[in-house]
Amino acid sequence: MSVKVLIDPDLKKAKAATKECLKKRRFLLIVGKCWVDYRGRASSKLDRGERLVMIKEDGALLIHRPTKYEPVNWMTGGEVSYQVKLLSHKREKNIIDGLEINLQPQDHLVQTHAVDVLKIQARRRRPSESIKIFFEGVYLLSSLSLIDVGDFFLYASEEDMKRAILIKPSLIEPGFKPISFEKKIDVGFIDVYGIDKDGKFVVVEIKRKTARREAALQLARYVKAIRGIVNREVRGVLVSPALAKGVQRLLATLGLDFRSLDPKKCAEVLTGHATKKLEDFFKYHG
Amino acid sequence: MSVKVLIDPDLKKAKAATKECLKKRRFLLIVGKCWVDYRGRASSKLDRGERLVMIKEDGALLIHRPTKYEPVNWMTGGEVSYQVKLLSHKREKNIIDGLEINLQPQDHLVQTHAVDVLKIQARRRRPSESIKIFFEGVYLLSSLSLIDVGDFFLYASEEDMKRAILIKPSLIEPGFKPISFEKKIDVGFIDVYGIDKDGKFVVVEIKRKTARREAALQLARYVKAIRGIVNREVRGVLVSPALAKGVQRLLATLGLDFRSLDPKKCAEVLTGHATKKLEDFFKYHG
DNA sequence: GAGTGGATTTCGCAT
DNA sequence: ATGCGAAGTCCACTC
Repeated sequence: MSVKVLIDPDLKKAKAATKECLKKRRFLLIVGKCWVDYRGRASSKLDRGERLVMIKEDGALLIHRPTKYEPVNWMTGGEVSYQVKLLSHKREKNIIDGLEINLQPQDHLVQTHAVDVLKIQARRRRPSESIKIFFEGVYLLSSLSLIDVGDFFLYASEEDMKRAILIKPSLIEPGFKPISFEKKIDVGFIDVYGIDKDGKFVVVEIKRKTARREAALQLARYVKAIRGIVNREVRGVLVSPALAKGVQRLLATLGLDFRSLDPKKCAEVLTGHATKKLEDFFKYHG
Repeated sequence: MSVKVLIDPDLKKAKAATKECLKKRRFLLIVGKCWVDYRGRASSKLDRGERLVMIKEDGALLIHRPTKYEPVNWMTGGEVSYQVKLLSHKREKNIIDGLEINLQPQDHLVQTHAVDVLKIQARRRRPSESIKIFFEGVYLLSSLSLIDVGDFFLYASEEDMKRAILIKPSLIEPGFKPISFEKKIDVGFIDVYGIDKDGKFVVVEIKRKTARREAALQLARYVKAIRGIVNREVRGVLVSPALAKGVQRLLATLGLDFRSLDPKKCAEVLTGHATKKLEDFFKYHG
């Protein structure tokens, strides 16, 4: 693990460090005052302000403001090329109070002056995108070499709900027997597919969250598709923690059933029938 | 603007700095070796590795690995409470080669030893979530006070496509006259609603990207809903850069029209009829 | 490479 | 608070 840090570097030093870091494909952090232009799937402009810019080892670029989860501008990792240069930028300045407000040139209160800026441009093709970051000042620049091979496990996603149902089919209803898992049919994927206590086919559609109209319609499509294939009664069961407004009535209209199921309950089921993955989890963290 | 930086602090110093930073609601960056547990909407576990942890002024937490756009673990900003403490953690270590692999305790190659860890826990309610980060070592810690009031503008989103159509209705077809914008009906929102050259009502559904089956079905619902209201012929027009496979046939079946329209063309239209926003944009950056 | 659906989606806006 | 749809969605996966 190696950390290099520059505090309040001048732009020339910042430029050299940035180039070096990008060349070696290290993790780069820059905190400074900048503005940003994006052109690509849309266009955007971000006015001057202080932000954190992060460039990851795979070229992923994130520009973070002081609040909010999401970056204000970004580029996903992959085939991204970077260009770094120093240039001069004309700025207008209010000479009375020093406030950096853009006014009309004919206004005598304004004078122009040149400022040096560090420009970092990221480009990608497919989709064609470009982000230009113009740094007016850099407060902190850090080049990092991070070693991270630790596994990441996620539990009780929709995937885990399916697994829980396979482990304990009674979560659907007594006597339910699953046959197939993520069965592909021509109109999409059936989450779980099985037979009920009376021998009828059952198509199960699972949603981790409150099921909406589209979930019911999707299930209806699946049921219809299966009816066209098999020569037996086919039922549809929508499984989710809750239903959106009006969906209960829609289900009734479509002749579909509903079974309330919480993802957390599924996690408990999985815990009870611990897989290797889950054993590891609880060995670590109780 | 104020920047505080600690390089390779011991965990005690890191703890003090972290508490101070959280208390003052400053922007916090920590680079170090850690593992992470998440419990909430799902559960996750991230094994040991070197990462960047970011806590923003609004309490937003992001844990970034060396690659990929997305954080591996996170908490969105808002009502998040933090708890920071030092604790001792038992770890098993292979005494032969020093590799830090977890083996069974009965294995004589393994001995346990205690390591100090810095635990940072973030909690929120609604939804109930918790992230625990366990730092075994901190390489870089920085507390930042960022001032960022710069405006952000995004162009040529779906919203801009609607605006472009209102400015230049012939983008839909010659003689089209828009009446309403984002009209709400009981089955959803109609993007644009107007009258064609023959006096027929036209429902326009806009997609920024390749329109898929669902877009056509959505439009069909809207058309049907409007037919139930007005006593006049009603047409449906799907506007998008392209159609997904099979959607053209679906449109024909449903009796709907298609008009190809690129978001960039909309941006040009908006540029031509420059708003203040766009004037600013091109004044800045040509 | 394009197409499809899920996500700890996030975010914003309307009810 | 909840619901709903859009997103420069991202991402994994299939064809």
